[in-house]
Amino acid sequence: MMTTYTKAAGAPLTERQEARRRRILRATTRLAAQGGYDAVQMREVAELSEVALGTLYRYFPSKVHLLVATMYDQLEQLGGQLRRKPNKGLPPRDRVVDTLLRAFRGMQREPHLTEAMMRALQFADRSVSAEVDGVSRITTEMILDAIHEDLSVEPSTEELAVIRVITHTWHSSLISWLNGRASIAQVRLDIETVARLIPDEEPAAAAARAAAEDTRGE
Amino acid sequence: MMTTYTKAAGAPLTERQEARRRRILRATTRLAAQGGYDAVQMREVAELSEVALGTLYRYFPSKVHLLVATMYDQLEQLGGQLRRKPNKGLPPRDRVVDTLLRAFRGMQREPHLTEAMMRALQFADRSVSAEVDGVSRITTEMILDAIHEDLSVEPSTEELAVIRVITHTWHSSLISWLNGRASIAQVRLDIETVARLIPDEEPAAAAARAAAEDTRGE
DNA sequence: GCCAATATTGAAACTCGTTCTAGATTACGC
DNA sequence: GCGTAATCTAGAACGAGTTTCAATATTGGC
Repeated sequence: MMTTYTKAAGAPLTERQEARRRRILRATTRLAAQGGYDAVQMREVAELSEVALGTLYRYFPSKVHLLVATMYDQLEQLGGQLRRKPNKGLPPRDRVVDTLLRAFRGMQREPHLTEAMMRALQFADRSVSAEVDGVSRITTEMILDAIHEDLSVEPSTEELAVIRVITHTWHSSLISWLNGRASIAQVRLDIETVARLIPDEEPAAAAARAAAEDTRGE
Repeated sequence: MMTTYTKAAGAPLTERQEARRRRILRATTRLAAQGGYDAVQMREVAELSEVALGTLYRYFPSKVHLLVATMYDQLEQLGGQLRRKPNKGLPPRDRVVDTLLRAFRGMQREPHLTEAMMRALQFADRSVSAEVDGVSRITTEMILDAIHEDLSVEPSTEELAVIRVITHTWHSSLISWLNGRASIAQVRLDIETVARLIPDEEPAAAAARAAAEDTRGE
């Protein structure tokens, strides 16, 4: 769970292949951080990672796949960092806001990289579903971790819906900020606003209530 | 306000030019409805609308501009339709849900067209800010109309934040549905969930309270 | 170690968004 | 109406994502 776990384990990848894959992701991150989405040019990525263009396409079947995979990779690292600061003591809602704002601050440090990954994520079509779902899953886990101090509780349908809405808001308002259509303050306000959907009871009580609701709902 | 009002009135456009513009938008709509984003190819649009490629680019400086303009155009028509059904009697929250679900049903009828417009909207970068803002404005007005029976009230900052969050959710969950990553039921649930942010008081009372809050906040 | 299957390389080719050019055509002030 | 500036047309050309292919290298099974 904490070590590199390959997304779908389609092929076991030899050591050299794993190294190639990492070189590609590193090159992508570098180019994206410098010039954003447009600067990630497949020929450049291939050259920088010392891999033939055809090989690049064998590993990542499109530019969007490549950037979504990069996002997944970055999120795994970020996730580790965020988990290290448990921000206990706050009510769940504030913990979520705190987590998202901290992530946001991280992204402000690499706006081009963020832009490249977010544009790809939003532009992705069905052919990238699997990869996008991966990103979605890891994001959900991150928010879930922030809500529950106890990590073992099973999230309710209701809770998952709230988390989806939070994620939607998070992505869209990030895009607005990147495009200069929203200020940092506005992003923060939007996050605080959507976080109101999280009940402010004790996590345990909330879980219990949600579970009860789960039984009747559907 | 109800007649065709040109977005920025940059140039007054002669009659033939206005006709060209409409031909282009019509061709775009047609192609998009048939095959979605990928089927909207600039050469095809130019040919279908009987305009030279260079001219197409003079009217719409990129494919994304073109599709966002198409979305604006479609929204204007949709707005007229939605306004005709005032769905009175319901609390504001339900009116909003009702409006969005009705819009959603409209989009289900033309999934390819929806996909083309939404992908472009989400992919748009800063160079399309003005046009995206136009779409954003018309969407906000639509939701605002649904919240207030009285159209003349000035929206509060708080209310605008809620509307932004609703719009974010609306766009993102639509994309998820188009990409096959969310079911229709899930989109509906997400809309109902985010709508909980709308206070269920009388519109007048809500406005008053929001105004008061406005004074102290920010 | 050897063979067959698979992966990698390098380079050309193809597609579609976008730009550019040169020559008509149209709009408009006088 | 006339001349000029702006607009439009047809088509070539360019750029970046993607595909293809023959030649070469690596890997895994025996």
